[in-house]
Amino acid sequence: MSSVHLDIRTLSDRLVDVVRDFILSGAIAPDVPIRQDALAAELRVSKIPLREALARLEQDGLVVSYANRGFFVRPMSPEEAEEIYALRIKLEPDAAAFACLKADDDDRERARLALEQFDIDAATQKPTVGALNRAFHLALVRPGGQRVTTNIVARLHILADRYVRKHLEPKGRFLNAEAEHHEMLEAWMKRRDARVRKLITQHLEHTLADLRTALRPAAAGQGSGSSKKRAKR
Amino acid sequence: MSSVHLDIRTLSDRLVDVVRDFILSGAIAPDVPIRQDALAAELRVSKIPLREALARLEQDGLVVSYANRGFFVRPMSPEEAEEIYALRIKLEPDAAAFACLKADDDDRERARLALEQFDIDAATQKPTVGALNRAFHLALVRPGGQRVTTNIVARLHILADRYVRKHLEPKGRFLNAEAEHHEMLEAWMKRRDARVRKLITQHLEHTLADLRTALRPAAAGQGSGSSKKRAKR
DNA sequence: ATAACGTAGTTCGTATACGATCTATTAGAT
DNA sequence: ATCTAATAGATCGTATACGAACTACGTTAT
Repeated sequence: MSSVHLDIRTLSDRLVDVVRDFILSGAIAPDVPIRQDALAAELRVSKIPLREALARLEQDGLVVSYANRGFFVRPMSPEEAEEIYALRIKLEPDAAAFACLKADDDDRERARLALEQFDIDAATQKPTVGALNRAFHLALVRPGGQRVTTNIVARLHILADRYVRKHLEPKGRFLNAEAEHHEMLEAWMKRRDARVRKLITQHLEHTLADLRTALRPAAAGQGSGSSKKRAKR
Repeated sequence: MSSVHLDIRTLSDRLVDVVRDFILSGAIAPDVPIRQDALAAELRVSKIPLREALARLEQDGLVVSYANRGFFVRPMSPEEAEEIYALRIKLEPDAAAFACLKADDDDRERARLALEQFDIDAATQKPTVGALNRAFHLALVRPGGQRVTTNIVARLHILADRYVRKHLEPKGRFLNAEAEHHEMLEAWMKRRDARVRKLITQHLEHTLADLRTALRPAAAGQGSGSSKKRAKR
């Protein structure tokens, strides 16, 4: 009966997801110009929807563009990681605590399912695990009905994903997080907002701490442009 | 000597500013489909760069698009205004306090100049006053060097601008804010971060309070679609 | 030999063109 | 008379095409 049909997606929309995955997975390296014709041909589309997708990703902070020089994947840096998690810690615990009070049964079921699917793919180390991790965390925030907040948090999840995938996923961090995730979900479903706030704060702080130790030794590289390229990969 | 030339802007980039002003000024009304061919012809450009601009604005939350139905300016709502200011209060005081400690003399001069220009246009009620207000507030945050934070705050400024222009600018609110602005700038330039944090928090709370009283009586309208259109304007 | 200049080739950005989808209007059926 | 089905018109989304800007290489002059 709903007059809106969200299931119909335009080609640009789908390309956003595809190209974002390319970037998050590292398939497109930072600081390398994205050849539009080549990438469009590889994806069997034309440049126009691809450029629209890249324009969207630029607003999300994943790529940068310079006029007549094209689009580039933004380099990663320890400073940016710190910033992203500082913002998440500021916004996400309150947002999720607020949302758990507003959530209905459907919302709770969706959150439960999101974590379930994440656990499955995390156990088997599937490449979809990053997206599912984001989906779970977002499922704790979205029911709040705060569009702008949800939007910003989702963006932060995407930005954070690159760092988690690159530095933590290989070390099996997702398995460590499993216990924390389930605690968070349980408190969230029981509408214990104060506890939700506390658990999510701790979870984010733990993840950031892990990230710090992973970034500190290998922190070189992406910092400020003129660095020696490692032959690795 | 800098190898990057930021001065060169693509047509899409400039269209973002143009269309954004159309939306913020109310020239394009909410919930009315944006006819791409017509708008492109009016602006003497083709649809492609216009669509790229709209795609960017959609990521910023100013417009929404539905596949094969086009772009629409997002309706305003008192709830969204509350949300935007709640986020600004959470982020902006800390960000500006941090930035005032990192700012150099050039940054301080830019901030001073931004407020000066704002005051000039605010006194004469020029239509550029909204953009200049945003520029001043952003000048207090940007020197922190926190790209993601600055980006998000800038987005919030844009979203807030619509509400301020529609409900507060006609009442001369900008003149009331002048004293607060100068207090903020003075503390910021003197690197008194704790005071900066406090003053900006108060400033935002005052603005929100003014907004509330302006929204409460005339809160009807954009809420949920089927509302009577007022003949006003 | 080095540096400056010029030229070929490539890539980007935008206009034009066309097929697909939607909306509104009209004809038809219950 | 109301509701359904079909058609015409308009709008959207994407592919193709072309001019503009940049990059890289080779040439010439100092």
